[in-house]
Amino acid sequence: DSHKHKDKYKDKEHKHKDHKKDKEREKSKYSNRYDVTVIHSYGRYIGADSSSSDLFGDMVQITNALVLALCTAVLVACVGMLVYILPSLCFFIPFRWEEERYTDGVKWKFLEHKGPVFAPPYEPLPSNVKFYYDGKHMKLSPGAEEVATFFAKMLDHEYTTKDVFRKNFFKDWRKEMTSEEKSKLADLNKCDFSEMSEYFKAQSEARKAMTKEEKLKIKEENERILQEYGFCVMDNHKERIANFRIEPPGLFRGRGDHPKMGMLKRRIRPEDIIINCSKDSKHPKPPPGTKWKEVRHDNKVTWLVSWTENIQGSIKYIMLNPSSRIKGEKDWQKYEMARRLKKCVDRIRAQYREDWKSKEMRIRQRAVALYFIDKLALRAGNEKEEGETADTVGCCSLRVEHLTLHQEMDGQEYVVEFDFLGKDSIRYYNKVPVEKRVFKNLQLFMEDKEPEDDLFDRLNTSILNKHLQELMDGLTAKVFRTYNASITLQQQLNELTTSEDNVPAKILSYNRANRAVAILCNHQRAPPKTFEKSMQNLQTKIDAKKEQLADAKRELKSAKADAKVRRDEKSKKAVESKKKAVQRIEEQLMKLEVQATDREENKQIALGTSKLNYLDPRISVAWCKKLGVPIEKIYNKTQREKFAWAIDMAEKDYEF
DNA sequence: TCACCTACTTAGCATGAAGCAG
DNA sequence: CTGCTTCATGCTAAGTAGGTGA
Repeated sequence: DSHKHKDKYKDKEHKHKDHKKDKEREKSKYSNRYDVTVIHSYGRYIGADSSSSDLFGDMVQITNALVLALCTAVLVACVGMLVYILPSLCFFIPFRWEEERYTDGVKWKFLEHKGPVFAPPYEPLPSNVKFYYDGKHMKLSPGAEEVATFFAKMLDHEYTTKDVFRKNFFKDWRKEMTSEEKSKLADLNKCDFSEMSEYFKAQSEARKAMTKEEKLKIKEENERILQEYGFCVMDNHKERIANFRIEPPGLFRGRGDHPKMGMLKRRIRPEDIIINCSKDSKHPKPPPGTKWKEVRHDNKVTWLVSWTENIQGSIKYIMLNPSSRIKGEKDWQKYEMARRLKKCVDRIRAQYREDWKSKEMRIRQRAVALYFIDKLALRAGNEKEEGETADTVGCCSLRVEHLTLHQEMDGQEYVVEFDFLGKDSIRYYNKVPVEKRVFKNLQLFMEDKEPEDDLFDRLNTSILNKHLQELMDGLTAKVFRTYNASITLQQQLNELTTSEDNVPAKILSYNRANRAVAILCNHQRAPPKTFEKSMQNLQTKIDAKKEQLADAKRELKSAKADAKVRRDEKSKKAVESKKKAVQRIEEQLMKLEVQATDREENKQIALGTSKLNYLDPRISVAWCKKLGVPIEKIYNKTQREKFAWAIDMAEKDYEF
């Protein structure tokens, strides 16, 4: 606690300094606003493994060289002091950033951007593209025609045949019709969109067949828009915006069995848009002749633009790219939270095991749910409004019908069979042996209930998270997923990789470790449409390579024989080069075989989600450094940008 | 406690660009 | 250079979680 006090004392000092710096910033803001580095070092922001984060963070922001030099001197002194008390401080440091730099949830001090890019206006169809009703040509009003084209574009998709989709679509389409159209067009089945559909197909073909110059022109135009609208300035940093384009109108297609599929997603106009930026910034201008719904200056949030979507009535946002400071820091904090859980997970596990025996039903339910979340990495499972979305569940919203209890199964005792649709209507199917106590509790929870009744009728995510909050500050259900994913990766990497392996073998091991996590988190994908074919192609390549290897070996043999007879330099050299050739081909073959294994094992599993959202990147960075694997083999360009902070700060001995 | 609202992360898929063999 | 495959990226839906006020 005394350290905490010291820390706070320091904070005050820093704030005072900050104030001066603010003034400096104020002065230089207009002249220097764009004169800032895009790439910033997270090592500095977040601290050389979490010390002195804010101090250095400020340093980056100051463009004035003199101030910078002065600060450096002060900082060196401060860092010296910090290092002295560092060991005991470590626990607090991850959260110092928020506490010190921006108190009370302030997310930024300055924010300037150009606003969103709107969807291009509707271009009416050429008059030769006709729509037919009941076999007769009918010219549609522009409003009705636009919505009709949305349907026409989807004609090849299976869901345009679904009843719900067609019903929702037709209902919303009618709203856009003139009264004349409304009275004529009574039956969707009599509508013929095929000419429209053909027209769009032809257009997409034409796009593909464009000349290089035309394609280049489009690319340049996109680049121009990106440069103009794709960046903002947040606290003296030019940052990339994630989604600066407004979602175009179209037909809503939810995932799974969605009750609202086929509804019209309406066009967003400037009048729907709320702009968020700082007061002292140059405000984005609405398109000529239009107005924003509102311009606000809320620095307690991170979004730049928002609007309300008409399908669910939810709010959509324009926010920054994952490479931005604000997202990177949040990401880092997420993993620090998971690491804190690592320190007390044993205690928490002991606690919930104890709670299985509680005399209170709500505590038993809470404990069993937490056990599932921990052991199976299930999602929390918030309640959902019935009929508004697809029927999916998470842990707390599991129903009796989603699990089957087996006293004994395949030689194992107390097996629970899970079968339910989770997020994105992805099926979770798993047979898990559980402890007897859990099994007995489940029997109790399911007693006298209908299949559609809640399994945990005395529990919801809010209750669970309140309990977790008491066990560890800041703990919520989703932290378990992050924790278990990351710890699994680390363990698997330790188990699977050896430094003697070559790089392709190491990468296979990495992917296998990654795969173990993806399986744990149930990250599935539809097998790629071209999967079988691409497997075959790979096999053909392998066969060819094998033949090539046999040839090379034969040649080596004869070269050896030749060298034995001749005993001259030239033939010796020939043997050497043949040897090298064999080696090279062996390596190539092995690479191909590894690739085939990897791909086969990956058929229905998506690695990207866990890599991007659950695995502490510092584990991967450290692994790469330790085993001499180039980071590019693990992370592509985007991923390296997102994880710049980790690449910067993790050393080879980093431990999650 | 509940309904509702807001802000933010996590998710799979379609598309288009890049890469590669022939 | 072409045509095909593979991969990265964009898109946006669908979650989590916390707040508010009745």
